[in-house]
Order: sequence, then structure tokens, then C-alpha cells
Amino acid sequence: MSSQQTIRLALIDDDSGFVTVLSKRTAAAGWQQRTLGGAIPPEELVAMKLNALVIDPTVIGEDGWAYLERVCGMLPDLGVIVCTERSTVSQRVRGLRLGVDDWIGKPCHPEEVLARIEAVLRRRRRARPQAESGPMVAGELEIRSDRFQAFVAGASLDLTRREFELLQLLAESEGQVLEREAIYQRVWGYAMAHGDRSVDVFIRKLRQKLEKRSSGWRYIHTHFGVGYRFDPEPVSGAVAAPAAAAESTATLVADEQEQIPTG
Amino acid sequence: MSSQQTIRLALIDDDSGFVTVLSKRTAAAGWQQRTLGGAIPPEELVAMKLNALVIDPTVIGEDGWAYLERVCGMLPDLGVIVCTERSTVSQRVRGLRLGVDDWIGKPCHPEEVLARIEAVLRRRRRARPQAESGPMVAGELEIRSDRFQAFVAGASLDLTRREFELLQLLAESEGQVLEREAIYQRVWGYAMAHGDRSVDVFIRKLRQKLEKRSSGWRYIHTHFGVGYRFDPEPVSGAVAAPAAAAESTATLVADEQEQIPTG
DNA sequence: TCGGCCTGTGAAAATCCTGTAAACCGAGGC
DNA sequence: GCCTCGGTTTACAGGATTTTCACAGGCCGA
Repeated sequence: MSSQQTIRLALIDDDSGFVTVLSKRTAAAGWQQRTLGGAIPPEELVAMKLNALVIDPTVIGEDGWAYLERVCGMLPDLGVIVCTERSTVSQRVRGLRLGVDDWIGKPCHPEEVLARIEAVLRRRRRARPQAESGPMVAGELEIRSDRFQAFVAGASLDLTRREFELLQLLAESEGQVLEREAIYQRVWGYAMAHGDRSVDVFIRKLRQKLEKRSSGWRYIHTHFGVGYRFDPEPVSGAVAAPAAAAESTATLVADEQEQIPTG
Repeated sequence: MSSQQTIRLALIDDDSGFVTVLSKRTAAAGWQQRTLGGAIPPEELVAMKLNALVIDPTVIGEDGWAYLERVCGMLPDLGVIVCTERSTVSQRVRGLRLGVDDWIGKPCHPEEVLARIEAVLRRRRRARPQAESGPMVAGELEIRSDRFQAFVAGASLDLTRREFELLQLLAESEGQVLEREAIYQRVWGYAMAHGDRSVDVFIRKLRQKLEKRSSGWRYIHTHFGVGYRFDPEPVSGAVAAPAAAAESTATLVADEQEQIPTG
């Protein structure tokens, strides 16, 4: 399910041991992580579209409190976890009241840090049910997850839930070839049984409905022996079209990445 | 809305010193607090309409983990803070992954406990920036939260409390498809048990009462396999057959354009 | 070009989901 | 205690959706 979007985390710390160990863990968990040596203007943090920030204010020095306050104030949606050595109760209370979500003492076990980050994010997501994520657009398709439906020129494709989730997954991975097993695993939520053709069947249904409402485009491409790839392409109308015309169109869509997930 | 709605807290612990000190603090902070000597069925916790729960699982003994899991599962909106003596990293990680929001080691300073509870709750409160305002209008429906009632042309629909809350939730999210679990969670206040049909039943009651007073409109639409969507639409009563115009073609393609799951 | 996979299709069979009605239950009011 | 009312559960039927099948047609390497 797409509710498990990968976590984007930034780490502001200069304790190389801690950074190394934690990075290894977050990488293993599939999170996107960025390590920063020192204070970064909150504006840049915004641009990073982070979910969480782990910070040791001592690397900032004097202005630590002010920095924390500014970050928490400017990014109320960001999960902020302080992780630092020696601290007094009143410092922790001050930090928490300032807007910090959790305060961990060093030394600490990286697994606990991860668990605490998850706890912070879990709560935050629950609070903002299906926040942003405006409609996704592809070709003349508009995919609206708040309606569990896709539209072309305002007309609903009338997708069923499975069809919609499949389309959404494909569209999210635009340009990538997804193997059947991977698709099944992510849409159905469990491993695909050997010989199951459900994915193919749903791809067909999707193609039918897409064709019905948006016949001028091709969205789903088959990769023989591998899987499917979503990539909206206007259908080059007549094959008899002037060579030149077709050619140029081709160049526009030519930059396809044929990557095959190493399996 | 006053962001300072008083906090309702329950404390499950038998360490009288801790209980006393903490109670004094929470009282001073103006929180409503209830101390419980041991495990309480989650159902009763629901009835208490708590914001947060501070618990020392050791007072429960063996079933501590199971209890935590049950509570966190049933009340995803409840802030759960574990406060206990001696604990290992793996215990803390297990707890946090289970759904616990914060894990504090005893002995600890009551002020820090308060600050951590606040940090946990802070997230959840920001969730509804929803400025309560005048009556909401949808179709020929007027929803007045000050009266816990909806009206059509001045006539009350005679909604019960649940019916009203359900309608209000739906109307607030006009246009969005809400999943049953989400509806249940927000109206009933705790997690929906698998197989519970309460939402459907109340949707039917609502539809009946809406139909009785406003038969010219359709308000609640069903999204098969997903949930419900509120969107007032005047019912296109007379489908004055678009006449002969495309008659011949129509017969051939007629079965294609109907769609849009109106419910 | 041939044969062995692999994918596209259409439809039947199996499941799942929702609308509806009615039985149940506990809390109050009389 | 008896009755009413709101809320919960349960049972069932009709549909919608998903799965499963069998076969046809296409892609590729030998």
C-alpha cells in the first residue's frame, strides 16, 4: 500500500560514529537520509521535503535554542528529534515545550532512535489524514487519490478499487518497469502465487478503461518477460504519418529508461 | 477553537509516590486526571474519552505487552506514554513499534513527563485547524452544529447524536471519499472491529431521513470497496430521453456511458 | 522457420460488499 | 416493572468485483 511512502530524514550531527551507525540502519530500512554537518537555514530544510530531523544542538553551539525554535516554528509538520549527550531535565522540558517531538540521550541504540522516529511520524500522520498530494497528472489523465478515481476531462474512468490502486502504483513509478511479483506484492499486499494471472487481467481492464476515455494516448507498456511500465505517450496517430513528424515525436519520447530491476 | 481544551489523562500505576507527585502537577496544570490501580478493559478507556494514558506495564504483569497492544490498536488516537523502571533497548523498541508514543524511564521528573505528554498530544491537536463557523449548507440541507441537528427548509431531520456526527463528518469532507475505518475512527472514537457494519447501518438511516425531507437530492454516494462520499447532487429526475437524435448509434453504444457510481 | 514460453482475452465461477430489515440490548423515563 | 429510544448485531439477498480457466496470438532464441 502506498501509505508506506519512504521516510525522508535529515541528520544534523558531527559525531561521526553516531552518524555512521545510524546511517547504516536508516539505509537498511529503506529511508532516504541526508547528513548535514551543521546548522542549515530552515528554508533549505523546507526544500528538502523532510519527514523528520534528528539533531544534536551542540553542533550549533550558542544559538541552539533559537535554531530549534525557528525550525519547529517554520516546519510544524516536521518531526524533530533531539539526540544529544548530557542534558538536564529543564533543558529537555524546554526543548519539548519548544516544539521538539522527542529528546533522546546519547549514547543510545540506533534501533531505538529509529523506533522513536517512527513513533513520532506515526502520530503525525494519524493527525493529518491524507494531507496534501494534489492530483497527479499524466497524459490527459488526472489521478485523484482523495476520490480513489481517475478522470479524463472531468469524466471518471469508473475504476474499481483494485484497478485504481494498480493504476496509482504504476503512475507513481512512471517510467519504471515493474515486475509482476512486485506489483502484486504492493497492490495486493501479499506474495503472488506462482502462475497467478491477476495482474495481467487487471492491466487489461485498465487498458480498456483508459482506451475508452483517452484513446489518443498509450499509458501502459508491456515488457516481455519482465512486467509493465507506465509512460503516457500520445499515440502517433497514423502510421502513415510523414516520416519526419513521427521521427520528431519519437525523439521526444525516446529517453526511456530500460532498467530492469535486478530481481 | 480554543486550543487549550483541557487534557484528560489516565494514569495506570501503583507507585504511590510517583502517582502523588504527578497528580499534583497535572492538577496544577488544570488537567483532568484519573488514577487507576490496574488494567482496565480498553472499552472502559474508550468511555473515558481520554487524550492520554501514562502506564507502567509492570502493574499488569505477564500480559503487559498484550494489553499495550490492545489499547494502542483500539485507540489509535490516544497518546500512550509508558513510564517504568529498568527497561532494555529491545523492550523500548518493541513498545514503540507496538504503538506506544513515548517511553520514559523511572525515576523521572514529573515536569518532564508533563512536557512529553504535551509533545505527544501537540501533534494530534493541530490536526483540526478547522475553524468552526456558522451553519454549513449543502444542497437544501443546513447543518447546525450548535443544535446538533440538520434542517431542510426549517424542518429538522430528527437526527440522533450518532447520525448527526456522521453527517457532519461527511459534510466536512465534502467531495472526498472516506473509508469506513476512517469514518468509524473519527465518529466512534476508536478503531473499527473487523466486520463491524455500524457505519453502513447509520448511512442507511441517514439516507432515509435525508430522503424523507429532501427527496430531490442525493447526498451520500457509495464507493464500492472503499467507503462513502458526501456530495449533494440534485437528482436528475426526468431523464427526458435525449430523443431520436442519436438513436441508432445510441442503441449500439448505450451501455457505455452510464457509470459514475452514484451509489 | 519452429517450438516453447509469455501475454492478451473473454467468460464462467467464486468471493466479497453493500442495502435492508429485524432482532437484541442497555439506559432512562414513567 | 414496563415501555421507549438510540445504538449494535446478525442474517440474508442481490450485485459488483475478483479470480480462475482455457485458448488464441505474439515474442524470442535456436
